[in-house]
Amino acid sequence: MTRELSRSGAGPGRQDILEAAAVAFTRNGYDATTIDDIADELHATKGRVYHYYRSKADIFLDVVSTGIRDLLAEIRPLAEADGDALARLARMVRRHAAMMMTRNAFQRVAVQAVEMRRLGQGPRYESLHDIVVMRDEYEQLFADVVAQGQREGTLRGTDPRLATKPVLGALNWITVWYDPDLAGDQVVDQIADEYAEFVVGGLRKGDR
Amino acid sequence: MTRELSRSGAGPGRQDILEAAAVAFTRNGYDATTIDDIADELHATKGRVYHYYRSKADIFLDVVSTGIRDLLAEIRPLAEADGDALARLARMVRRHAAMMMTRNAFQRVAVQAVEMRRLGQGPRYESLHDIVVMRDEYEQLFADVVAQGQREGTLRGTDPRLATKPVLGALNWITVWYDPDLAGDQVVDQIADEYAEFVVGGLRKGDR
DNA sequence: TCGGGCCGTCATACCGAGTAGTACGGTCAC
DNA sequence: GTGACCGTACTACTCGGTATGACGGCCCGA
Repeated sequence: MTRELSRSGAGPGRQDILEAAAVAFTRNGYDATTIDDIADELHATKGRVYHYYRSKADIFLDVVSTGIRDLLAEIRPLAEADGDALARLARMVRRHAAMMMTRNAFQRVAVQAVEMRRLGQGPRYESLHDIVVMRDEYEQLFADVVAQGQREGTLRGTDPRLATKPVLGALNWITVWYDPDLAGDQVVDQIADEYAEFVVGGLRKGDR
Repeated sequence: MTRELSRSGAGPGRQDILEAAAVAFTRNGYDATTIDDIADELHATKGRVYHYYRSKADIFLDVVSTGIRDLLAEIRPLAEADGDALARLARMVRRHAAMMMTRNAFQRVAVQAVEMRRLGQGPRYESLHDIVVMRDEYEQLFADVVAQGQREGTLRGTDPRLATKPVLGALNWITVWYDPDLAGDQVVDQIADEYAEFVVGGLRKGDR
């Protein structure tokens, strides 16, 4: 029976390319990854890759937007749930950290793209704008929760957008150091808990 | 009068190449930066660049090791100073954050290299090992201070190497989002203070 | 039932552009 | 005269992307 279509409108063939590309880009980054590298992941050749995608940049964009959309889909409900800001922030951080580990390839590539965007450059195409919009929207989820925590008197009063920077830096850096081949589920939970404790402690208003 | 020789044995010419390369690599990353890009920074051509450096990879390595050595030179004395662990940690974080902003180009490239290294790949040459050693040595500075804080009872008891990961992630991510063209010294201090407060709060043992 | 046509899939060969690096020669200061 | 410096022209190679053809499966008509 056929596999479920992914949200990028992919049949199984396109999805295969997407996942192979995520692995390849994770390894070498966009510029140093060749179409042959992606094809090699599937024991295929470039003809197969170009059957499903117009260009290398299109493949990269699809990997990145899939990663960011996955993250948004997981974190937005947590951000918008009921509950005090501290608890919601902890859950958002835990979930984000977990995804950096369990969706390592796609999230690693999404982080690579965020890093490219800061320089105003990346694969030379126009749709990078979508990535920027989603990243800003995502960052605002955290800033809004921080702002609410400040109104509740539980979080320190620094500029919420600034407060969000170290949080996302810490979380995104997981994709740099975490090796998914080495750890199990229990380790994922342990690390996610540590990150939640770190971030909440770092933003909480102290009474010392 | 001649400029001071840099520690890489550079005369002014070689230092010019180094600084131009730092800017160029910051903009586009190692793979997407050409030797022409570096030469363009100096309104020169490749002949000039190749007069001072054997290869593109050698230039990159020089930029990266300069960045990491600068950081080690600043942070190691703070790590090894007298004082309780909390205070030393705060100073280390503040100084690291400041350097991510004030030495943005070199530190950005050093961070790029760290990210490449995690994948076991990078510019295809052998001396990447030195970078790995310095990075681990650097990370251990933080881990040691965290361990001492745990012995003093002021920091939470998590594994010090794990505790260091979000710290360095937060700090290194500054090179991704901070634009040195937009801010002044006062902003640098404000952000550095925020990061110190965030990290110390995040690692401090809570009594709530 | 069989054969032909069509379509999706994918490998191969090729082209053009770009880039790392080299060789060489010119200029200038000492 | 020599050497440092550096620009120019060039080579070799890589890689993104294209064109083409083969193959297998499916469908339909005879």
